[in-house]
Amino acid sequence: MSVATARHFAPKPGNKAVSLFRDKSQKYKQQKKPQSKPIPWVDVSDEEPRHKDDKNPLKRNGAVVNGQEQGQRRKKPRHSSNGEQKDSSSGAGPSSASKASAIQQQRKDLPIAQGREALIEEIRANDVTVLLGETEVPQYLLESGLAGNGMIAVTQPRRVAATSLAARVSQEQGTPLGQRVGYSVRFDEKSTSNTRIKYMTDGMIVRELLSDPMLSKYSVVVVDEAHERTLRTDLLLANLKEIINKRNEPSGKGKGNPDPLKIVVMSATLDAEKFSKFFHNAKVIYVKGRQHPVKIYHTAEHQLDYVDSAMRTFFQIHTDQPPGDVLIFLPGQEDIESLQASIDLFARQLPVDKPNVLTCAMFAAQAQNKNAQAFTPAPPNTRKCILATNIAETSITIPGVKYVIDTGKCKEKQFLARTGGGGLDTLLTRDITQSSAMQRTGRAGREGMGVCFRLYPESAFKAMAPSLEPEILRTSLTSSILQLKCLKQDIRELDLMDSPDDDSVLSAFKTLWILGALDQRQQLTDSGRKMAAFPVDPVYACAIVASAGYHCTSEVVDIISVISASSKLFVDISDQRDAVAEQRRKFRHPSGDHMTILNVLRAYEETSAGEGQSGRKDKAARKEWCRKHFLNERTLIEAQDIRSQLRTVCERENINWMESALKKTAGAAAGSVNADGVIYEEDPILKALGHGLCGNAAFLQPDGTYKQIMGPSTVKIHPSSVLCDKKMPAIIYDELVFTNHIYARGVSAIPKSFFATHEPFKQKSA
DNA sequence: GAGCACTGC
Repeated sequence: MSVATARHFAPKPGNKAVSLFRDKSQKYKQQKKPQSKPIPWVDVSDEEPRHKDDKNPLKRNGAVVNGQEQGQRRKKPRHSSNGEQKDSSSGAGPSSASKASAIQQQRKDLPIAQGREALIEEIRANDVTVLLGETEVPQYLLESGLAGNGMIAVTQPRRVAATSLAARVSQEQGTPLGQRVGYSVRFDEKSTSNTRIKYMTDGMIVRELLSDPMLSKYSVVVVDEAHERTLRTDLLLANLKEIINKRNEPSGKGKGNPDPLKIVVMSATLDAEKFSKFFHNAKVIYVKGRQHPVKIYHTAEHQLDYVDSAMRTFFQIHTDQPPGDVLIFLPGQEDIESLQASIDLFARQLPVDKPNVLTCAMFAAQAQNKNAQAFTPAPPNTRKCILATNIAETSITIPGVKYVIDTGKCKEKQFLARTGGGGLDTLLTRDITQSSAMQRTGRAGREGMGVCFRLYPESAFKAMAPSLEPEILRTSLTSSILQLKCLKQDIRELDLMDSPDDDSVLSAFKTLWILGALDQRQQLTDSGRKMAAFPVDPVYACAIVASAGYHCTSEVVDIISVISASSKLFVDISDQRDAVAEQRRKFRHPSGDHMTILNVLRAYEETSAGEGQSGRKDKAARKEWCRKHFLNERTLIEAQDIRSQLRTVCERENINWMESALKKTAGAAAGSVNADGVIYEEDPILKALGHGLCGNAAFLQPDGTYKQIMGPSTVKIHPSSVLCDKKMPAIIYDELVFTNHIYARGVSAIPKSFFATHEPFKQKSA
């Protein structure tokens, strides 16, 4: 280790930098001005081998193990007899604290190009194999004939990964996408009966479990990115463990294996042992990765203000380091915009002999075309500086990045269960995990040697949690428990890698009971079975089922389609706030956000309607209309996909989705939303929503805040709501999020009388 | 008076 000699960038004293930091934000309270003290760096990584995989930008990198190497048991995962394998499998890290370095050592043992045959042999010999590092395992399996006549499923947590990997592999195989190699994600499937490798989201294969509990179509299931431990990956792993017990007869009992299933779990290094243990000490194989080395620097001391530290680090890089773009990881939009303003300001004061600086911000709420600017190469003599949230950590790879600045912070939603039913999401800034830090570091080494500046000491890195808590421990379980009920499984009896807290389970059971999906004995009800058929949160599934009784399924399905879409409907453009507000007023409905959403959707569908046959013209008109009204068209298009899916389910469940509460007076243009002749009968719509959201309700108090009906909290209406600052006697809301306050988001007013007469509420709130 | 990132029959 050595203290690096990087000079620091000292802003001129007395300039205006201070005012750029918003002191209303708590984390800047102590902020005086950019410190003039240099940041001492400590070099901890002399030559870490990194993956290089240009062909596969979506895949996770190998780990940057943190320096020191201890002598650990080495295992050569080469050809070995079966007897030996059982032993050596537990040798992956026999209760060792510093298994990471052992793994690092072992990773070097099997460069995949030479180890391919060995790898196939290992998988052939074992029911379950845990594989570390990135490989082209699915192709090898196919080419080796190991899969027999069955299919190979490769699961991914994200749909972009599933579709793009399928595209790449089918190209390598020289076959059209959807033939030999296909994929299956929601709304989109490209596979045929000839398909041998199917890339799919983990949610999709969990869905297949409902109709095919033995996954009999597949002879190999490759669970990729297993270390991410999504809720669906965990449920899949639990079921896979059951399935191999049933499908794979132990040899020696004379029955043979007529239809065995192979499981390959692909994971990052840190979690290998846990996966191995879960599958009764399954074989672990380490694969050497291929990426350029990344030099890692930690700060010598804790940094009080990571935004300021990031700025000074950027200018240290800019003035001292050779060309190459810089990627800065920050927790959220507020920090990004503040830092961007500071960097832009100081960049204008640079000496003329220094290259220019071009900053781009990246975060999910930002308009897509603005996010896309990060991909445009910088002009000559310009260093690009990308300021990004976690969006650039896994889902997106930005070319040209040579330097990474890691603040070590992120924002994360965490669900706080309440036994009273419902719950609360927190969205707070917190420290990242070690695997996240490694992931961020890896972003510097994709095209060549890179450098990563971590704005925290090495001791802080070591103190970080190794990886994120599995999703099953930090998310609402209502949806999963309802699904499992349909499989006749009980989450408390399932053999999971991590079992959820009792609180979380009880809270979910109570919510499902309030919704009428389960009875007092926790048995699935008829309407619960209906709800489970809808691919939306049970709260909204309940509203759809209830809407039939109010004859307004058309509107309720429309609204829920938009709420369930993955991206936000309203685009934020910080520097056009007034224009945004003005456009938004056009859709505002006095009853609140739900009817406002309906207004937007209907208005969107009316644009360019009746303009003739040209579909292309309509498309362009809609796009322009969305831009003008600061709406995210992707959300609306996705909502339409979801809607057609929901309508299909309605048909299957004998709910007439065409029933509408929309009343038109004579002469009004059909469906025109804001025309005077059109009146929504919103009461039935809100009442139907109220059936689902009755646990998410609050009454106005004299001081203007709202008090939860079925919980202890005092809540405020989120500033993004059309009802913000309005005093409504009673409200329902989509969710509670705790940031600076407990905010209700997605809010509508509902008659207070609804709660007096609403049957489930009357009985169950008592 | 404010918005981490994913995903599904």
